[in-house]
Amino acid sequence: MGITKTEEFTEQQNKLAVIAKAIGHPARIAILQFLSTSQSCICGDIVHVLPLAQPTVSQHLKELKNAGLIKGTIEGKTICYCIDTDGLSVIQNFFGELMSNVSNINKCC
Amino acid sequence: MGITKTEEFTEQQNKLAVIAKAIGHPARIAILQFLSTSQSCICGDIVHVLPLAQPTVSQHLKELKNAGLIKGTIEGKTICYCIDTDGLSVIQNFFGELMSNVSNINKCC
DNA sequence: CATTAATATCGTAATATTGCAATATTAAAA
DNA sequence: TTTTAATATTGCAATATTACGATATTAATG
Repeated sequence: MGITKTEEFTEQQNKLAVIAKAIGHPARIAILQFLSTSQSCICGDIVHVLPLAQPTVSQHLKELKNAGLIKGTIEGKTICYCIDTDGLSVIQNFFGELMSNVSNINKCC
Repeated sequence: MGITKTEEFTEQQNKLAVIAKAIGHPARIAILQFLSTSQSCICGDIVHVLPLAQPTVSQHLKELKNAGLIKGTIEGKTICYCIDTDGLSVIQNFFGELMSNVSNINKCC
């Protein structure tokens, strides 16, 4: 149906899924990489860096923001974007947990 | 268009996106959590644990496998699934990099 | 106030994803 | 060899995502 049975899963599972899904697009990976390696916050350059039209980039930024992965502060005519480490921590912790759980397990395959 | 402009991004960005996208669904998060906390590999129980029909679960497992996040070994009539730490490491490293990059930056927002 | 520049929103076409019933496949067990 | 149990594949309907042109919004600047 193309519709996810959200209500059948826990809130935590759904939240993690939203974050991971937000990361699950090459353009959004590129945005995160660009933001993380820029020497300061980025006010406006993002559109020129990506091979996509402005409305498309705006949409991707919205999704990253919605997932708590970036923050945007209005700075006059431009908007200043940077990585939101809070959102990033959530999944990083998730993976950390998975990894430490797995290492305690009697692997058979 | 619903079509991702894959060719405009690097191979690494596309690979990371495939992995993150695979994680970006609550059912697949649930599968990963279940596999990581089971005391041994799981041969068959996964379908009974999830609130989804068997073909749907099978599809989700396929996607996780395709992204390199789980491994499946045929064990007679059943299939033995477990987490593939290789795939997990790839994104974990990605987040680690983002995090360490960000911490070196002069934040302004 | 009119213009300009940066970004967001709307509308829409093309394509992808989700979920499941029906069916196929596979290997052990009877 | 037939049956049974576990899993995969197919086909399809419902819905979501991606991309972008056109247009709106917003705030600085002339």
